[in-house]
Amino acid sequence: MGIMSTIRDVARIAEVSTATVSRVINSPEKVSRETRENVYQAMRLCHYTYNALARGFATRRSHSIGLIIPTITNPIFAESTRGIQDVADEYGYHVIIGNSDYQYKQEERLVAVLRERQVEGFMITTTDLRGKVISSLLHERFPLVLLYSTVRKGGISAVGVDNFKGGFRATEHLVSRGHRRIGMLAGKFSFSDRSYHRWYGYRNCLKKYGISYDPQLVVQSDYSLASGRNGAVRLMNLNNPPTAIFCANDYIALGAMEGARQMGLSLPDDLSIVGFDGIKIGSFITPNLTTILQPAYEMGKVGTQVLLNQIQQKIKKPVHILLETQLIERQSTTRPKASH
Amino acid sequence: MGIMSTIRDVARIAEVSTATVSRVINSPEKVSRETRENVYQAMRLCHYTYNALARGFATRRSHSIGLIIPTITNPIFAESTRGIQDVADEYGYHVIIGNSDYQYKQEERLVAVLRERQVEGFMITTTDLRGKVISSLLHERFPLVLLYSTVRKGGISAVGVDNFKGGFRATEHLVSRGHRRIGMLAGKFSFSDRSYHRWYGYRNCLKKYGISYDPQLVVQSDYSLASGRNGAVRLMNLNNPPTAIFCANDYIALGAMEGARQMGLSLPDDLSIVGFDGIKIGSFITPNLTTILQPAYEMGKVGTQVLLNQIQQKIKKPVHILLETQLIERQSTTRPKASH
DNA sequence: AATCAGAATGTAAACAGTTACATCAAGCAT
DNA sequence: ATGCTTGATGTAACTGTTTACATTCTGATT
Repeated sequence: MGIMSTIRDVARIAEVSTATVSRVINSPEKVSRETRENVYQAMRLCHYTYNALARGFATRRSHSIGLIIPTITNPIFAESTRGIQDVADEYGYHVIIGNSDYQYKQEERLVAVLRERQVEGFMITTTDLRGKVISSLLHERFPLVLLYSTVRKGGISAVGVDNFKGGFRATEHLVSRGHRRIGMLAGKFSFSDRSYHRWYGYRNCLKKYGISYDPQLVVQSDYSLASGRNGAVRLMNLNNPPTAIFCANDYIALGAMEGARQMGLSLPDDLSIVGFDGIKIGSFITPNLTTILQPAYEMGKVGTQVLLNQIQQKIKKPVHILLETQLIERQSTTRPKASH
Repeated sequence: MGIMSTIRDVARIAEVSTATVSRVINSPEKVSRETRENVYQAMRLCHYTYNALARGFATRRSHSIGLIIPTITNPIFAESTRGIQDVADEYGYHVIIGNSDYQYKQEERLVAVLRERQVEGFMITTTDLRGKVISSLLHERFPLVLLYSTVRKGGISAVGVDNFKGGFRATEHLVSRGHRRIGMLAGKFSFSDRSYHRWYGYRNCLKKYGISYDPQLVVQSDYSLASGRNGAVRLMNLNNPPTAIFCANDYIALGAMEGARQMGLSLPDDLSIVGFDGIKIGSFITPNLTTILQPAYEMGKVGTQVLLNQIQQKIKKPVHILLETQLIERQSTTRPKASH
């Protein structure tokens, strides 16, 4: 390491001004061929490396964006994060990740430290839409896009999937297989609008097909393998258990499968299961998981494009994008036993 | 957004010098109680936010570290990344992630751009140990720790697990269950020392128990679900197929399970499978995956502590840390059919 | 009364780039 | 010859902090 050489060293060696060196770096076409070559040569000579931090300081643009997610260890967020990183990278931006662990206090803290670090915008999968974090960023007109969200209120940009439609189609798929008694392992409504919309789609589908809604069949829990297992056990121990379960995400679904199996049920004959997310592993377990695919990587990409446009003020109006989900029919869903 | 207020604004309002404001921020005990209060008040008045970028520029410390991994979408890397982020966060550092996709060219490019961004050190899970990237960082004495690695040569710090021992124990477990014909789905040796060591443990274990090594039973492929599936199919189609397979990571193992099942084999009776990594999902599939647990989160934490110490020059000598793996016996391994 | 230590605060340069503006020479039209 | 345009380059101020050093003040010690 030791002392780094600067633009001034280069300038001295090439016998030009620092402005010229800067021009060679940022807009080489503005410099005559001869000087340009000299400058390049000088750079090599003193092992010059560009200091992007100093550039950021001088131009007051950090070329970084802040990303707040529940946790990078959930594959669905890892997937969208990858999309974000890929687009950011392409535009010369980098991403600083903060893990909130679904805790609003953390979210608040992370936004504060990332702002000190001068991120130019935020990409947030929020834990609490009504919290001050979002509204105050909004109020300052700080570039912001919500991911995995579908809010349309008050000038927030958001990109997400149509959770209502997804929940509806998952349920409809089960109905079309002949199920009438359909349970749901839902996420906690308090977390976000996602959980609620998926449930609402489920409920509406039941109504459409004249199936009465039984609150006993709905369990709210968090998005984890363990609570999927517990939830399934609870539902299948009812006097009149469901023949199929729609799970609010794939982790819950995998947990539910395991729970059902531990009770000695055979899948999918004794119980059909649909998930939500479309994580890769779903197609590698037995029976393969039928699920609603969320284009997570795509969502990350699109969201970042929106944010970057907003940062460059190419767009001023908030943007709402709903990506299409897709029903992936695999082996975890079949006709209910009775109607076999 | 608009114009941000600076330390000078605060100084003007509080009628002190900028040095004093700086002191209030960085070492409040050096400032009299009265002035301190005034300064805090002034900060509130003009909605001052600290500019960490400017601090980084002035002190020539970016308070950031670079992390290069194959891809954040692999849960094992997500897990260690989380460990890294948690420790970094604790020490006021942030992490910039680069995904190499197991491509050396990418790795090279990423190191270059992160250096421009003035990261203070690197955490790398490298694709090619012999590449110039590592050696030139080393040569410059640039802070660097290798993750998931166990090299001991030439002054590199590394933290990893004992892949040899892990491979040995996985194999020994199968032998102890009565298996004599044991296949291996190994990673590509060219990628890193990990793949090689796991295989070497496998081979040594066979030797110890007087089982001859059959190269037909070893397939090298990449660390993916799909190649696990293909590999298993290939092995089980041999004239004299194995009764057990040791897989170089859990993804390969899951893929192998799926492949075996597609061939109509029943698990674990027709085929025992051991994985390597200990990803969470392994305990939620049927049969539960027997595996060698790598403490990925822990590895991230420890590695970051080493790196941060190195950055602060608390340690000068390279450090080599080997964390213990752990055999998790679950249901995917049993006695071979013949000896039932 | 003179000296000194120590605490509190101020002064101003430094960090490594960018950029508005100025300068200069060459080429060209008048 | 004069003025005008254009392209290439230089000058120097600016970005928001930190920090070595200087200054001022207070109170204790001689």
